Formats: sequence, structure tokens, C-alpha cells
Amino acid sequence: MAVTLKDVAERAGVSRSAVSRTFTEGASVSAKTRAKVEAAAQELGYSPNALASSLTTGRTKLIGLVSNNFHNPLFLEVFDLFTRGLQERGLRPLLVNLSHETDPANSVRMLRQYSVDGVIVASSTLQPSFAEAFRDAGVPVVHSFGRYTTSPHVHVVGIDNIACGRMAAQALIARGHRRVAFMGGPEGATSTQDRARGFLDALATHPEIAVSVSYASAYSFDAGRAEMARLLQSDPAEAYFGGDDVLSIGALSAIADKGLQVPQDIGIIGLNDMAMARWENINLTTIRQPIPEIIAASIDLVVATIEQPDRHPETRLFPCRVIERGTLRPLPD
Amino acid sequence: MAVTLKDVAERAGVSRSAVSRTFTEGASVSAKTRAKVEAAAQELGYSPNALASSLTTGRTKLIGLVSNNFHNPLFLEVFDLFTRGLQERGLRPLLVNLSHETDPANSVRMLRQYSVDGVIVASSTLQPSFAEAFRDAGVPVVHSFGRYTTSPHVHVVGIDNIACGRMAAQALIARGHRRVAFMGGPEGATSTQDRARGFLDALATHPEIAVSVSYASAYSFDAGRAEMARLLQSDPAEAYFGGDDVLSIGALSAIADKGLQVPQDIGIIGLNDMAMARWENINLTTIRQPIPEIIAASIDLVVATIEQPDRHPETRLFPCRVIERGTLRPLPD
DNA sequence: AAGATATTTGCAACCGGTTGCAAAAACTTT
DNA sequence: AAAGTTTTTGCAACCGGTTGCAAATATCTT
Repeated sequence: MAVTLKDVAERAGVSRSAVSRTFTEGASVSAKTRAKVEAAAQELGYSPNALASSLTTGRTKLIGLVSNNFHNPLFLEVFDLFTRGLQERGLRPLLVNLSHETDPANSVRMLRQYSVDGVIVASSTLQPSFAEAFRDAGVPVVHSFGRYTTSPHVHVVGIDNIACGRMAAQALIARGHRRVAFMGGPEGATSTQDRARGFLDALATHPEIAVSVSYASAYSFDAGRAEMARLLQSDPAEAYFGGDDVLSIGALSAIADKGLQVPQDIGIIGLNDMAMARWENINLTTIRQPIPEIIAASIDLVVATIEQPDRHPETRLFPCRVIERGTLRPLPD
Repeated sequence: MAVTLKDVAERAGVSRSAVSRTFTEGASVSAKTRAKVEAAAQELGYSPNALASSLTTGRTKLIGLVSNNFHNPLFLEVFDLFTRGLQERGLRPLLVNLSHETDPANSVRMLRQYSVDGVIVASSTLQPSFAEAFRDAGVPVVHSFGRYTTSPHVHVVGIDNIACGRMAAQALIARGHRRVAFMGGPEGATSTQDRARGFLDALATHPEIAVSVSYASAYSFDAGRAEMARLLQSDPAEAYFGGDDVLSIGALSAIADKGLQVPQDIGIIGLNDMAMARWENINLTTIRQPIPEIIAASIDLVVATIEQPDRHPETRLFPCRVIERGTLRPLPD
């Protein structure tokens, strides 16, 4: 069925090497043979088998794209940018969904079987050890949306969650709130831990402001809604830092149910700036993560590591900024 | 670096074939050799190279998952279910993002280079010819969310958009609306054309009801919002069938801006039942597409076609149903 | 225990490509 | 036109596996 190198070689009346060379960047072929080969290839509808060639070249141009965030709408943007970014560089994303997978070893084995050139772990809720398992297997790996550490074992690209927590605190302080709170994602997620830490750090110098902290069970609408409903039962704070947009939108829904006005009765600031935050009927004040930059850097870094495997692990963090919308009262003049 | 068959064979003191056979389902190996080989493989950390074996077996277990819907939140659910469904069957999704791609031939060539066993085209806005290009190249293909035709050239799985249009019309008729309208997605999309057709068909037998039709420029929040804002400038209908949920949510935002109440002043019914439709602060009445069934059927069909390539193209359509929420007034008793 | 049968094993060729090397062909130089 | 250089070409081995076949081994009959 499939047309092979040999078929083209016979048709063009040249050796198999000649055909291989015409399809290899920078190989030595005369204009005449190239023309013959290209004509024959055209006629037969030949296109080289990438997998067969990977056997000798050692490169598949396959990149494992591993995530467990298939419920946070932000990740549709993430997948869009990753797939396009990889395609533009001639790389192919092999998608791995970890939603119901517990054993990282499984994914490592599978991706090794497919000889991926590199792996991008896109998740803020996976343990660092997960990405490290790939490194230990000798596969170049980047942990996107991962946690900053001073001596990382793998490349990490993301935001400084501690700084974001601080930024959120400052936004609430600047508005003169006296009772504020952090409503985090799942307590075990390092992203939530760091955001809480930055938030509390910034407020530590403001003893006049009352602070409290609670955690939703997941980064999801329902979890945010349930947690806010619980908080509203007894003496809520004036303003909340929601650990994530989708969580914050869930919280908004609980607030509306209770008949309270946002931002008059209660304020909220999210984190991510996902597409829905901009929707006018949600209009969430939030802290924007520069997703396109994070993804571009992740791709750069995985490509660089493929070319230079002993490259030292590095951390690239991008600055976030507050996006003013309608869920936090305006700054006093 | 990598451990190969040969390494394991030498270590275990057997032939390469013996090693290959221990890792091949149903091959003939004695318990004794199997044990020796497994021990050696364990010690060396060997796992077989899936791509090398694909060369002789002709199967890569790679499935091309092609889409251009990286902005409709519904598709995050779609990708979640596809990736998990494929993984459960030992298949690997190679993701292709067509968002900015115009030439199907490119994708066909690329997926052929990677010898994918089959392709799933997941899109309601791609031309049938796109999926057909794969079939013409001899690659088993299923068009998910595609259009029903009586004599399909490729497998199609989806919903009966005409029936859905009819269903939407009936929902509005049953509520006693006298002026209704269809606000479709891009006019060129076959899904929109069919939904419009069903909608108009059902209303044809109700000459007392005034009907109008208009189209948004895309299946997106902004397009829905802009189109509804335009409609509200002059004499809008009492109730709308929005061609899609995200479009309808955009429309809701324009309606709220105008200070109108839903469903009292204006009603809307969407289509898809994506996650956000359920969010209490959106609470969109809509028609549910049975996404999990569509995806399971798509996977079944692509697998069946891989095993039996000359299988006749078939169409599998799943029934939709109205999900009552808050954007359409209640049925009269 | 010999013969018949069934199972296991290794050899060698193959899958579809790439690549080092030496020979052949094409140019330069004088 | 001969000698020297450079470029192009094909051979053959290899990448990491699989598989048909015949030989070797094990198991079953009687």
C-alpha cells in the first residue's frame, strides 16, 4: 500500500541513498538527481516515514504533553498555545491525560516507548517528583506552571505564586479593606500554598487588618461555590482573594444566591484571567498570568534541552499583573 | 544510552527473537526463558521501542486527533474524553491544531509521516472534504460532530442538527411565543445550516408565529454578544434559539447590558450544555449533546475501521434533549 | 525406550529509513 | 589533455524491532 523509499528509487533510477538525501536537509545531491527524485516522489505520492528515520537519527520530533488539568477552562487556551507553538517548530504533541492516573511511572514508560524527544508537564497540581521522573529517565523535561525552587531538579516555567499572593493582598489593602481572606484551591497544591504564603506575608505588616484562610476541595466552579456558600453562613470577610478564576466564579455564584452585591457587599479578586473572566456577565477582577509567554518559554526550554541535554535546570518566572474589572471596588483617589 | 532488545538478549543468554517474543502477546516462549528475559529486562530497565516495532507490525497505536475548536470551552471536555478513551484502549492521541491552518493536505501528509493508525476529526466547522482527504489517503477516519448525509464518504458521529433545530422550535412554540428567531453561528458552518433548517421546518406549520434568522460571525462569546447587541437595537424577537452555548452566553451578556430581564423580557435556549451552562450565574436553558456517547462511538468506529479497513462508512447520530434551566420561561400548565 | 507429536528456539531476512566510506563523475587548474 | 580537486553517488551496514521457517528440545504414546 504505502510508497517507500525503494519504490521512489527504482522509479527514479537512482539508489536509495540518493532518495534519502534529497529529503534530508543539507545532504549532498546534484540538482539533476534531486529533480528526478522529486518527480518520481510526486508521481508516486511518496512522503518519508518519520518513524523509520527516527530509528537512525534518534529524533522523533514527538513531544509528550502531559497534564491533569482537563477541567479548568484555562487549559483549553494552554493546549491551543502549546499545540500551535509546537507545530510551528515542526514538533508534534503526544497528549497524555493524567486525570485518573496515579502512577507517574506508567506515563514515563509509555512516553519512552514512543521515544519522545522531550516532555512538557503542564500542571500546577502535580508534584515536582512527577517531572523529575522524566529527567531521571534521561528525557528532557520542562514543568510548566510548576513551583519555583532555588535549586530546581528540572526546568520550571511559571509565575511567582508568592508574589501573586502578595499582589492580591496589596490590591485589597489599597482599597482599604479591614477584613480580608484567602480562599484557596486544594490545600495540597503547591500553587495554593505559595499564593497563601505571599498573601499572608504581605498582610503580616498590617496588623490592623483581619485575615483568614480557607480551602476549596478543588480548582473548580462547584468547589468554589460550595466553599463560599459555607463562608457566607457566618460572618464573611469584606474581600476575598480567590485562588483561581474558576474557583472565584463559583464563589460569585454563591454570593449572588445569597442576594449580596459585588463589589459593594463583598469583593473578590481571582487569578489567571481566563477567557470567561472577561465575559461581561462575569467581569471578574483578577491577576493575569502571562500564559503565552509561559508557553513560549516552555517550548524554548524543552527544545534547548533536547539540543543540549546536560543543560543546567533553570527556573523562568513571569510577572503577573492585576486586571481591573468589576468585582473589586475602585481604588480610593 | 537506551537499552535495546540486543542488550537484554545478551544479558539473558538467549536470542533476540526470544526477547521479542516475551514482549509479544501470544507468542511462543517457555516459562523458563520468559523468566530469564524478564529478569534481564528488569535489571537493565528495558522497555520495547514502540516505533521500531511499528515498522514491522504496521501498527503504531497512534491516533491523529484533529480539531480547529480550541476556543469553545466544550472542547476541553471533548479532549478530556477523547484522550482518556483512547488511553484506555492503549492508543495514543497525536494532537493536531488546525486553528490557523488552511490546507488539509498538510495535516494529511504530516499524519501519514507518523503512520497514525487512524484519525479522528473533531469539529463541526470543518468541511466534509477534510475528513475525506484522510480516507482518500487510505487512513481510517471518523468525523466527530460532523454532518449527517444519506451516503457518507467517511464515518460520521454526532447529533442530528436538524432534529435539534426542530426541538428548539418546539420548545419555543410550547411556551406560546409568537415571535421567535434563530441566532446561528457562522453561516458557512454546516452545523448552523442544519440547525436553522430544522428550526424553520418546525415553524413552517405555524404560520401564526413570526420567525427570523441571523448569524453571528463565529461560535464565540464575543460574536454572540455583538450579534445580540445588534438585534436589540431594533425590535428583537421574544425568544431566541442560540446556535451554540457560548454564543448564547454572549447574547445573555448583551441582553443584561440592555437592562432586559431573562426570561421575562426575552428568552434564549442554547445548544451543547457545556459546563458553564450549568453555572448558577449563567443557568442557561439548552439542548444537551450527549458528548460522552459521541466520543465513545467515535473511538469504537475508528478502532473497528482499523481492524477492518474496507468497512462501509456509516453515520451514528445521538439524540439530544432539552435541559430546563432559567433562560426560557416555564411551560404553561 | 523408541517413535510420534508438540513446543520452543535461533537463524536470517525484513520493516523503511540513514550514513560512513570509497569509487565515480564532474569540475579546475595548468 | 593530464593531473588535481571537489562533488556526487552507491554499497553495505546499521537503527530496534518482528516473523517464517527449520532445527532442536520437550512431551506424550504405546
